[in-house]
Amino acid sequence: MMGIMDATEIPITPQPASSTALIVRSLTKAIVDHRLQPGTKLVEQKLADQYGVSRTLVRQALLQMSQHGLIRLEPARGAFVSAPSVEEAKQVFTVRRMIEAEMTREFARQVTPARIRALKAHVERERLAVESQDATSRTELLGDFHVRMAELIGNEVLAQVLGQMIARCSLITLMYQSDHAAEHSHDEHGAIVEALSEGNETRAVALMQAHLLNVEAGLMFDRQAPLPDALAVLS
Amino acid sequence: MMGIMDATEIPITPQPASSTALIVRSLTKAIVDHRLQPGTKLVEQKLADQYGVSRTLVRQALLQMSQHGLIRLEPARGAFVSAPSVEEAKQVFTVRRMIEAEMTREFARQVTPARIRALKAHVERERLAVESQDATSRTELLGDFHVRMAELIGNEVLAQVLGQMIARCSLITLMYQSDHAAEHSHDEHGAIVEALSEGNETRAVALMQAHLLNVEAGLMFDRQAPLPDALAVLS
DNA sequence: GCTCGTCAAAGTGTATACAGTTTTGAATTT
DNA sequence: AAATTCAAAACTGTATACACTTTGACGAGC
Repeated sequence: MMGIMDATEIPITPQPASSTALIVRSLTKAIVDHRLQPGTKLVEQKLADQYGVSRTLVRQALLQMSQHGLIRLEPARGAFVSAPSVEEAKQVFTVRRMIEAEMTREFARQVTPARIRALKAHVERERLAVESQDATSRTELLGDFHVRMAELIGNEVLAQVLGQMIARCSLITLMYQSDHAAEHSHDEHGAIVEALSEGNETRAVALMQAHLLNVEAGLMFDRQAPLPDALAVLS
Repeated sequence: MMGIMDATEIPITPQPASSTALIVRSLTKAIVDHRLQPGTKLVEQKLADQYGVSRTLVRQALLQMSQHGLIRLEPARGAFVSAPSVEEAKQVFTVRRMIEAEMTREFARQVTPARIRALKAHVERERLAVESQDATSRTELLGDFHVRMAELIGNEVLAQVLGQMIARCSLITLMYQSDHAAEHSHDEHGAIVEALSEGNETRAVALMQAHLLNVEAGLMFDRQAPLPDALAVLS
């Protein structure tokens, strides 16, 4: 028998698409993908031209992103891609660990075969990205693993909050990265899924905490921030 | 000897004060204080007149608040005070429990006499509010207890995220409240502080979880939302 | 040569204008 | 009387205008 599409498949949450939201996503992706360096100034009129809209919409987008912590708004001076301090970076990672420890616990408690399958599918996609040396999609997928868990639990509030934390972590990683340790992360994701599929809650939580501590440990908090860069292509 | 001000006192985080931020805070407070009912439409021009500014600033404020989940923006129809569904309410409470369980653990690990003192001072203020029958400040202080813990840990990111969750909880409480159980909450806060001051991490975490489950259990998720109301005084 | 002051250019902050959509209500029809 | 239609009013979404602030450069003074 040919494999019929699994009816219990769990779809990836679709995104909204207002003008402002599109700009937010485009800019967020540019920052998370490291195409916009920390410290870069974002001039409203230039962005407006890029996106073919008025400053009004750009301002709305910048305002939202400042709430997410991805950019910093300095009164009368403008918007700059955030350059999180070591202090702030540690705080973000701490919150992320708090949330994800409990999230993993929750996931373990409501684990289903379909959810395990969805996670395994994601890890498989990670593997392909890691092998194909595609740094951008690799980074993206490694972050999405965590958001995917939140989504699979079915808690949109959790997914949204965690998504923001992970975006900030991505920015932090850029600033303080020593070496990527990407494959390492991928392996750890696999191990977490493994523990979850065995129903081993305690182990899954411990693995997740270890994983996040590893990511954090891979950073060099004694190093200074890199320089700002030119405003590159934004798609 | 007159009591000298304790040098180890920990100040309450000051708030920023841009025009937009002021509107956000005023509206948020109005919603959290239950002066604006779920479902109420917020007309931009009317708010602009109230605050003596243009629609531009009001729009910015509404946009921000929609991100916090306190209002819902319907395209071309306007802004409405959120009326969280039972599903959403449960999600918010779940996230809150996740965050606060770990937060309590963290607090227990870095407990200091000054922090315990600060919490006790807060609980004392709660007591006064409960006794004086001042419903508004009582509600506010009961919520602030949790934010205060986050602040005392010194993690601003945590404080901000938690603050948003608590604001949403307050809205949910309004919609689904059966009885206030305010004094109950106050007592539980006291017990948590007690456990923390004894250095009993496990007990503190358990008490916090029980406390949040109690708050949630005090809600009636089988009841329908109350009616919208007129746009009242906004201070 | 360096510092300071002045001024134009660039940019942000807020208000206003205007186009398009939704809502309202009264007149008309059934 | 209830339903329908349609135009006016109200409101939102986006662009534009304008005042104020910051920035950077040029030139005067030391």
